[in-house]
Amino acid sequence: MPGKKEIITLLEDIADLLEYNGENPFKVNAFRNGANAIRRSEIEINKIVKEKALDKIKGIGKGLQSVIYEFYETGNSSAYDELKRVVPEGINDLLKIRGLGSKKIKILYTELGISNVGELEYACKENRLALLKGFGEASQNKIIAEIEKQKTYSKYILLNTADTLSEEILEKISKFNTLSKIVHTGELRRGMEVISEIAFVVFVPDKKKFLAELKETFAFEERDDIVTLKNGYPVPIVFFIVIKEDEFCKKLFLTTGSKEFIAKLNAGAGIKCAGNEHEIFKNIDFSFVIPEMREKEYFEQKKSKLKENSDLSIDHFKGLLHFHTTYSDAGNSLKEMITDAQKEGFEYAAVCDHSKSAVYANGLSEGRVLLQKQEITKIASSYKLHIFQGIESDILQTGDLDYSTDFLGNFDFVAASIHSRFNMEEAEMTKRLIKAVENPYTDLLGHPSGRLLLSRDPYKFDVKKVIDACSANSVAIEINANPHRLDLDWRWIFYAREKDCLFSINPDAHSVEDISYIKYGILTARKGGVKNSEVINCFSLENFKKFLNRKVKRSV
DNA sequence: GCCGTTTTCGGCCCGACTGTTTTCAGTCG
Repeated sequence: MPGKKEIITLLEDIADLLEYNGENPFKVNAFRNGANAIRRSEIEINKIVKEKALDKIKGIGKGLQSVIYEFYETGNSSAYDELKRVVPEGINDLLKIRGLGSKKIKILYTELGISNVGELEYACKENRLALLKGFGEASQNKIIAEIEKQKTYSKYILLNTADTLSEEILEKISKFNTLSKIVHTGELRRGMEVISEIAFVVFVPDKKKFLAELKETFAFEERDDIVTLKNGYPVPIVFFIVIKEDEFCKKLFLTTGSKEFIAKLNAGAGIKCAGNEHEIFKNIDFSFVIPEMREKEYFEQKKSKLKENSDLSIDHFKGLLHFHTTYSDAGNSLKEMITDAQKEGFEYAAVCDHSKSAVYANGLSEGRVLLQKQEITKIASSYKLHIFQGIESDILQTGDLDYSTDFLGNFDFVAASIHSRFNMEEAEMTKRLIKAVENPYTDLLGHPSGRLLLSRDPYKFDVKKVIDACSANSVAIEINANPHRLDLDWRWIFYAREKDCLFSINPDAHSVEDISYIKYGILTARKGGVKNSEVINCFSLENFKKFLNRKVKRSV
């Protein structure tokens, strides 16, 4: 029976094909909105489909309901099948190439018979695109570059995707009778921002029996003591098998650290342990390093402060900062977000919806900011948690924020972020960011590099100079925990900490569910050795207020 | 196709950028 994931995929695929077919763009959007509505819905989808109560979800009207009900009952969708009949296969992949939309793809198909990425690449190399009307040499080169990028991207998945997938496999496999112990290792244990391999160390007393049991659930290949699952996974799923319990921790140690880290440790014969990894570090006379920090960058740090282990954990978090609501482009209302934040144990929260120039995200005009303020005042007394009104204010091309200085005084907390004009020259972009950081109202520099992992490169700017400015103006640097961003990149955290910067780890949540992204931000921060004393979200309410009040002094 | 409603049809995100063109279409955030 199809689940939530399958329904979302179906609706999005239908939207793509409708768009290719030149359907009314609003109809196309209705399918995309529907997919998003289901993605963001907290209601258990299986249950309401059975009860035929899908109309409870806003954005799912009669048309989408019938598609979903049919899909549930028959496992098929006649609407989708009909579209697939008239639209060439491979179009979905072509739509993923930046710069190619449905119109251009249609030209490529009708003029050159191109219906998949392979054919497109070949046509570019044959110089056939450059000769096509509406295209040119520049477009052709751009497409070639995009295809190359996608080839690299396709070797990786985002951290949250890997996390979910690894949990699914772990759940299945931990029921095995022949298995004594299993722990994840490698990139996932180190909390890398993107993952090329999901790996586990497994201890099985009887390997033969284990493989026989594994065979009942998974198809796999075996080489030496490494088992790799086959079939349909986006990245390799690997099990390192040990058959003696005292080999377990050694294998875990060797497979966790990056190759460079392990090589530099030069552990040699010291790698022996019966208990846990602390023993190995002790044997080689090296102070223990947490899994996340076992990277080559560890050895590049000169200052001893930067080599200390991070003590950061979710238990230290008191403030939920930078999340969105239905006032701008999120799926849940202010009340819903705040209620959940309180349930999760946060002591204070700062809503940061999009600002007025973010028109595409329904950003808040001055009037709507004041309406939100009224609502906050109205509901404040019904929560134990303290609510601050923040804003994610767009940094304009000039480096100004998009509200007047007078008006910015209305907010308790100001996050400044770039959402447009990414293609500026490095020097100009650096100036723009520094000006925003120097604004006396700015408390936080949001997703500093603007990157979207496996999708969009960061914009060009002098990272050190911008970090220096944050340090000089006591502006916190965001470690955006959304798995698409994980920005600031952890490799820059060391420099920022050298400059005594403060950090803010934020889910950038667009729904109640997204609040859990914080854990990926914590992993990222831990990679840079961040201490909880350096994170404003970990401040007590009183100290967070003090942090906010520093701007009064700044503006005087 | 969905929503909201002056309940039956009009409005739905719009402006900047890019590469093409020679004044604009297509794509993106």
